Amino acid sequence: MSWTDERIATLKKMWEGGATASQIADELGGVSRNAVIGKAHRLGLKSRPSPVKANEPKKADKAPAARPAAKKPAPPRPAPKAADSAPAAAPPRPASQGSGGQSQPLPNPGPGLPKIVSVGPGGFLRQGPGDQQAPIPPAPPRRLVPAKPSPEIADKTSLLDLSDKVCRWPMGHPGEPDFHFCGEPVNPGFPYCVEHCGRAYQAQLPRGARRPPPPLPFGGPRVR
DNA sequence: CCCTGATTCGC
DNA sequence: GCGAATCAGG
Repeated sequence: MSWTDERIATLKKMWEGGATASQIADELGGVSRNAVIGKAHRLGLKSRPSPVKANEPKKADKAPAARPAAKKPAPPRPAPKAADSAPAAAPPRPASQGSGGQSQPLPNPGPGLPKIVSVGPGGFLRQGPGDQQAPIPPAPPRRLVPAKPSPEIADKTSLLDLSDKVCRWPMGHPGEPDFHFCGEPVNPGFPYCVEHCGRAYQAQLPRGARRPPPPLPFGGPRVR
C-alpha cells in the first residue's frame, strides 16, 4: 500500500484527533501501526500524549549509556527530546468501548479549545472547580437525538474540507467511499456541531432516559 | 503479556 | 520514503 493523499489526510486527522496508531493503521488497512507512526513522524506530526514518557532529560550529567543488548552497536543518542509541544491537559472524555480491550479515545479538540468536561441535562457545563467560566454555554440537546445531521448534505464534507468552522464528526468509516464528516457549522468553541457535541460530550441524562447506545466517532459500530 | 509511541536503519 | 525491528514505558 502506498501513501496516497487521502490516506495521509486520514492519518493526519485521526492522529490529531487522538486515535492511536493501531486504530489508524487498522482503519487505513494494509499498514502496520509502525508504518503509521513512521509516517506520522515523517509528516512532522509527533509526540502527543504518549504513554511512554516518564523519562525527561534532567539538567544534569548523564553519560549516555550505550545500548546493552542490540544487534548493532548504536552510538549514543544525542538527546531524546520529546516534550515540546504537548497539550497542557487532555480534557476528560467519556469513554466507552466498542471493540478492543482498551479505551477508545474520542477525537481530541486541538489546543486552544476550551476544556469542556461534559454537558448537563439543562445545558449547563460541568467544569472543574478551578475552571470557573464557560466560554459560552451552547444550549446542547436536552436529550440525545439520532445522528441525523441534516436531511441533505449536498456536498459531503471531505477529510480535506475540514476546518475549525465545521463539525468534524466522522460519518462512516475512513476508507469507505462515502466516508465524510458532518460538516455542520460548529458549536462555537467546539470541534463539533451542537448535535454532535451532545454525543461527544455525553450528556448526563436523568435516570430513566438512558437508552441510546454509546456512539463513538472512531471504532464505533457505525454511526450514521 | 498486553498496550502505547519513539527511534533506528536496511531497504 | 518506507516500515520492520527494536526500544522503552505503562
